[in-house]
Amino acid sequence: MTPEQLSDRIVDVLTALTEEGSLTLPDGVPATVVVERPKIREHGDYATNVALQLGKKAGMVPRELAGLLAERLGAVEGVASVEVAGPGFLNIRVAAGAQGMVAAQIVEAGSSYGSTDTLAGSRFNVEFISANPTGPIHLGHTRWAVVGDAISRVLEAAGAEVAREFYINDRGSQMDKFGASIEALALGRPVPEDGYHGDYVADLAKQIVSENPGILDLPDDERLVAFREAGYAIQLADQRQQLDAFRTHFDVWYSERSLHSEDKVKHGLEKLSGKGHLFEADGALWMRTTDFGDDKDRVLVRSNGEYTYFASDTAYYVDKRERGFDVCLYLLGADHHGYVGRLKAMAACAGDDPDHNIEVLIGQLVKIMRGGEEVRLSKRAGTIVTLQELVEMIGVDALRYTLARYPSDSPLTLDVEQITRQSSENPVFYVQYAHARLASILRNAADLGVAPAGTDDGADFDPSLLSHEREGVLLRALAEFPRVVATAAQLREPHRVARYLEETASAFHKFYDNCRVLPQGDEQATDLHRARLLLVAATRTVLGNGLELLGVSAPERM
RNA sequence: GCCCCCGUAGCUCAGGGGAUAGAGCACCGCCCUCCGGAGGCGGGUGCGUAGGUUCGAAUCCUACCGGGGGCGCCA
Repeated sequence: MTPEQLSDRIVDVLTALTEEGSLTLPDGVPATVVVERPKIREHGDYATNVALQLGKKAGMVPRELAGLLAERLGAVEGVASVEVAGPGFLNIRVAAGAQGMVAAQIVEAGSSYGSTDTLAGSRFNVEFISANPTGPIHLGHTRWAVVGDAISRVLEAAGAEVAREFYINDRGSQMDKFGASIEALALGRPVPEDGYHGDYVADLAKQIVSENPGILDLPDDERLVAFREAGYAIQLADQRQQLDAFRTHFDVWYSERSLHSEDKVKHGLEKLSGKGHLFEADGALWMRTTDFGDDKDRVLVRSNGEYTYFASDTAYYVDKRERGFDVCLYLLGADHHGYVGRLKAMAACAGDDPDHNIEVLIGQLVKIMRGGEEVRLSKRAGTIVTLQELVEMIGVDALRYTLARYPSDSPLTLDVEQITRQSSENPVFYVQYAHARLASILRNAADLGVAPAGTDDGADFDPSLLSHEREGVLLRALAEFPRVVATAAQLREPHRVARYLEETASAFHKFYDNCRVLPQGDEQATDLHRARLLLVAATRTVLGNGLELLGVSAPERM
């Protein structure tokens, strides 16, 4: 019996009581009730606060309502006992048979276990990283590379359709500064003060000169463009390669330039002008974002006729919506939090619902400590901790997992030495080890010719055999997985999956420490061995599926 | 000045209004004739301060204190 099924049974009881007149609920019977796993064993397998929630509405003392519910609920099939506790909690124990069935259901569902349809029918555009193509992907991008990718995976598991999108900021003055910096180094001149100073710029200069022999002889203006474009191509390819190696794949790489070359900015502004929130002043075209709570109006077309960056953003948003996405998710760094108000207002100016069609998540900074000092993460400075360097130091799995297990809206401090030195104690290894151990048990079972109960060998599965306390804890943890994934998707918080996996791995280790799974020595395999093997298979499925949602590998051996 | 994020154990951090606030690291003990010890078990006077909301607050609201980030006809 899963918590969802228990919730349904409780709703059934409420409905029955209402219909027979012994309970009056002015707002009607709720569709679901809260069913949670209590932290304390004495509080049962599951607990619900439904009597506390509904007591006042029903005009009853919570404990009285709880007593009424307990009586009816105790008679439901699969429920072993119900107790009223404290101010009106219901502590419920589930029959071992009803609980053990979950193992069979999980193995049956396989890789689809954990998926739900809670977000079915909605189309998400998830935009993240969106770095300038003027340098390598670095730590600041890395957090979103992990979390944006994991959010996308979790949304898909909840039934949504998702496009991962990378917006290439390939237009504007940063590009020219980038080109000028490479050019200066190629000519042996000092890099401009506001240019790019990393070592990689000098490498780019050398590479471009050797691949384009005539480039130094071009006229000044053409030469700048040539360096800029060559650098752009190399950096973009490098970013794609680094992200690819990091298992972060995008469905769409969207060039800001294409917005302009295809007249999409013009189209976007035309579309908005019909909504009545654009106006002209001081020779510029403005959007009255203050109509929707922004602290000031925003310029779209400067008095010199040039589009602002905000105009590109607006057109880009309009384009996303025209491509059919219901929800446009923007994952931005903390330094962009000032954009939230104007982006939301912009969506409203476009006639959309700013609380539904556009969503902006702000990722707080990742601080990185090395040798007891903070490493500054500036693309302009030379001290860049790149994604490549991070992967070399920590490894893809440990880096992904470490960044995925914290909520992205809280600041994070990573100590390079600590991660490097203590990598074997990283929680990712705990979870991966559990998975490898499970895989090993199943291999050994196959060698012994023992198959999990309920599978093709014909041995029936008797779920009531899984009655050990540790088996119950593990089964309840496994039953929780779909709810965890759905919540992670709904809240855009994939770290919940990581925390859940750690808890489940722990439940497994404790089970394994107390319950013998395979027969020893010359012992014949019993139905209990086979039932436990099924539980092992179910646990492996859950850990594997969960790691997949985080983009972390689930090793068969370590 | 205005706006956003954060203050939880020695350290790094979990904890969507529920019962006795948790994990990892660090520190001290203990547990292998048999399924992977990268494991398990035991060890703790911690929610920045003060009010409020209610049956109940680490969680929601207000003020203050402390830390970080941001405010452009830049991109």
